[in-house]
Amino acid sequence: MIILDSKSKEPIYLQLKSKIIQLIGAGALQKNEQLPPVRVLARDLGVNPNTVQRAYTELEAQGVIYQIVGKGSFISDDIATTAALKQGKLRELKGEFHKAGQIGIVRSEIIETLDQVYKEGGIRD
Amino acid sequence: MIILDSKSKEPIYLQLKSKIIQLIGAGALQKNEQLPPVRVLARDLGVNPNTVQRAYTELEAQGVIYQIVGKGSFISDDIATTAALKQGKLRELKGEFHKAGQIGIVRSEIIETLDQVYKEGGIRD
Amino acid sequence: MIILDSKSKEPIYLQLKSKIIQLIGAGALQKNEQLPPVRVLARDLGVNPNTVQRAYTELEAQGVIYQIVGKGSFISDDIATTAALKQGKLRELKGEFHKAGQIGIVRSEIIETLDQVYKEGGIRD
Amino acid sequence: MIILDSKSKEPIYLQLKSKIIQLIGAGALQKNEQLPPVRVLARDLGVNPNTVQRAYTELEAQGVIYQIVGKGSFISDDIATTAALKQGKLRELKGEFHKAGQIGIVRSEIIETLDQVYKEGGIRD
DNA sequence: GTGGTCTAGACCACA
DNA sequence: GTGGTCTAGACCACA
Repeated sequence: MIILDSKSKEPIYLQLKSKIIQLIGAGALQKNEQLPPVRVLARDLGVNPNTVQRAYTELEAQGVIYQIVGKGSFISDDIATTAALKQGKLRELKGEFHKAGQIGIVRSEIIETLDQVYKEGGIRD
Repeated sequence: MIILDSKSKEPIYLQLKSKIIQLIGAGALQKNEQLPPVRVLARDLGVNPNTVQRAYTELEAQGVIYQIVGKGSFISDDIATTAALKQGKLRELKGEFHKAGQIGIVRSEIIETLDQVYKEGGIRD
Repeated sequence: MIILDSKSKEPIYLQLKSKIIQLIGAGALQKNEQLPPVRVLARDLGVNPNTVQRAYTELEAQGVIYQIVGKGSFISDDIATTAALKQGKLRELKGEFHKAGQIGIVRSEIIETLDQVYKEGGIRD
Repeated sequence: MIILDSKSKEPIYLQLKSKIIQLIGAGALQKNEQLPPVRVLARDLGVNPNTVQRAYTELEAQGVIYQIVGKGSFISDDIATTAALKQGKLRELKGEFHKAGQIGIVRSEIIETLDQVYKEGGIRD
């Protein structure tokens, strides 16, 4: 279900974090659902357990999942978390738009790019 | 005119590259205008000359500036470069939009953020 | 396997880049094969790690190799890269031929020199 | 008659040397013909007199021209010089062919490139 | 004075 | 252990 790009410049642990967040966003991972144990997921993905552990730890720090010693890791049921993630992403986009404006990209060009992803990609409005 | 954030996770030489590109985009640096010499800018910014040199060298490789030994560094007058920079930025935004969609951000939220920057910021349409 | 000429006017990092490209062309380095780590190669060649790093970084920018932090540097398996390298070399040769023509070297002299390398050197036609 | 590219990576003094050699090869400068004085040529070309002087000095060292104090600089009438220049260029080409072969360029590709310059460019065979 | 290369070393993030 | 960035300096070619 999760495919990582070992040749990517994006660190493995960040890729893994993104994938899990995406799976939650897509509804593939439900609230309070249990995640695979660190060692199992590490074996399945062919990466070092430390790398998976790091992703889980950071996701917990962000409130996306919670870990219970001896029981496992679970998707958080905290609604505020999702909102916080979205806010963070929007803040990031804001910075990008600012830079785009400074190098002469106009609003319509950005809208066009946006629609290439959202309309043609079939993402809900 | 240029302020770098030494605490940022973004490398100094990349910050510097972005700033120079922005200054060009904003019209603060004109075509064929001479840039500060490597050593001068390094001293002014409080960084090592090698770091400035790296930024300049990469900008030259991208066609943004050109360097002449014994004479100095100058803003490129190549029109194709500007277009390439904009294309690159739009490609980057496309990836960001994709991720945004995956974590549940809807189109209207992005438009809203965009307008906060472009309309309220007074950037030309 | 790699010998650098520290007395040459050609910068060390460029010599190193050429050598690696040649080793790939000669089949001594296979696709996805791991290159020596920066520090190891630097020590073996008796040069500074920064110099090797520069060669590797530029080769990566050209698509000849790819680097993964924490894992190592590897020969690229991108086919387009080989074609690009050959195109670049042919363009360089074109410039050389132009200069040769201007100082009075005739076509047959160049062919003769070419055959000294290709026929007597046993390079495939 | 001589146009230099101030933005080129090739040093001005080397460009100037090449141009003079080319003019000789093309017959535009005859044996024993007087060259413009250093300061005159420097002014005409918009470069520093030191730069022209350096070109003249190196050309004299190569036997291409000779300088007589108080009288001026003249094209050499030494036949051996022309031959030496051609030999040097051919030796350089030999090295290039070797590298070309190592990265997989075949003989016919080089011939094709050669003919693009010599046949289509109308250079004498 | 200008850019170009290089050494010797340090500290960091990542796997 | 691996690559990535950076400092502090040096020496060079060129204009």
